[in-house]
Amino acid sequence: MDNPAILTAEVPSTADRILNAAEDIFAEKGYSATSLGDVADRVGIRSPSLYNHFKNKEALYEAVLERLLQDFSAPLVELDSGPVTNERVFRWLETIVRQHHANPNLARLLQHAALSGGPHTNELIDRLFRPMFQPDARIEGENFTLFQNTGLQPWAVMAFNNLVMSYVTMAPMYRDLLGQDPFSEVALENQLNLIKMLLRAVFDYKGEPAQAS
Amino acid sequence: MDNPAILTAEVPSTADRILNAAEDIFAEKGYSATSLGDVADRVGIRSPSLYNHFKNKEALYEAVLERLLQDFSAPLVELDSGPVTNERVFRWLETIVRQHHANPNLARLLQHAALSGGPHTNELIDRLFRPMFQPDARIEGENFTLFQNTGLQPWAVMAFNNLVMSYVTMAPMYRDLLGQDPFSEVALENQLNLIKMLLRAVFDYKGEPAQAS
DNA sequence: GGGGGCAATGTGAATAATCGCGCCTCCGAA
DNA sequence: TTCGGAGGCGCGATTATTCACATTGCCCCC
Repeated sequence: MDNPAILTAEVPSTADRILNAAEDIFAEKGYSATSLGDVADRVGIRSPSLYNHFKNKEALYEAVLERLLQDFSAPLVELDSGPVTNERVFRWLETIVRQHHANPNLARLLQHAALSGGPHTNELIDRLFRPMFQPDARIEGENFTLFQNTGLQPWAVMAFNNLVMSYVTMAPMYRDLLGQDPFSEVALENQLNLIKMLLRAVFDYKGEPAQAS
Repeated sequence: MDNPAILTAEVPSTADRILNAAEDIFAEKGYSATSLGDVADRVGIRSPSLYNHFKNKEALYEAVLERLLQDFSAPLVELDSGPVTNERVFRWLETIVRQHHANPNLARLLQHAALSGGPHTNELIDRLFRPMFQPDARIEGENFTLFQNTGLQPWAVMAFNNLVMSYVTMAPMYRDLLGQDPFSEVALENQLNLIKMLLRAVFDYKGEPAQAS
């Protein structure tokens, strides 16, 4: 969909087909458990032929990451391009959710990296998460600043990241439990409704009410 | 803590030490990427010695899962032992969160299984999640039944599961971003506060207000 | 009490499969 | 004719697993 080779030719280049196959398999098995033989099999070539297009396994992994990061960091720079209002946060979150539904591979790769490490993990953290954890001076809205002062803000950032990412990485299990495709259109709408409702609760946060337990 | 060998002797048996080491490494790398040599190294023995205690790699994995499932399914059967009131859901969720903080390995193993599969994955789903997705006749509270009728209930179940599990599985990345231990006592309290606030929002749900986007 | 068996538990060596990766050949299109 | 790219071959490392063997502690019987 954002593959430049598709724009110029009907058939993607071998390098792009390798990238597509590698992205899927890296996302499923993680870096170390992915074998280049599996990647080559899916492309339809032999594994030594991969070395005509990528220096080695790590370079292939790096190329996969780079292509994903290009796509997924776009909404964040868009959000940073103006004042952080409630409404713009709503739209940003919805964009993120739709993006992860369209391509679950980044979340899966990220989850593998968080669990097992692997090359370029620190770069992943910096480019995807670091901006969200730095205190942003352009945040507006009284409720939001109140929330910020409670010290709960980073935990809210983590919470919504968890909501989005874990839905994707746990999707294979949820498929069995729901009895329907977790990436279908109706599933996406349901998840969006629930996330928006929870986000409203954060925006409407007025401090700590009486404990329930 | 629930190790029977500790009750009778000060030093755990070799089988238990193997289980402990295997649990950590399986949780970090997943089933297929875990090498028995690594497990043996951590125990301080050679890998063929593992076969004196477990039939093969899969049996060791199964034993690790079984021990974890014993611990983690306890709160769920406790919740099922009576009417599902708001307050009892609060307490159950808090217990679950504290349990995952005390031992993050189940969440990590589960995440690996969801991403990459592995032996006994279906059994994991059945024993940990299936009960939460079946409509429960003992649910009480008007808000809750209203919520149930919207069809959003399974999505709420998934959402809170995502909140708890992803916090644990993403913890290595959050450690860098927070600048503090995600499993410290204060971190636990912060996460609990935020989850309780979101759970209150679900309980207070009165239907769909005007869209924000 | 002493010794003979025996089960439990460790080890090194060996095996077959798989892995990443480099070398070299060959083919087909420009 | 040239050259990018695919494949065949194979090296060295790692994997799970098996096997023969050494050692230890314990029980039982003489």
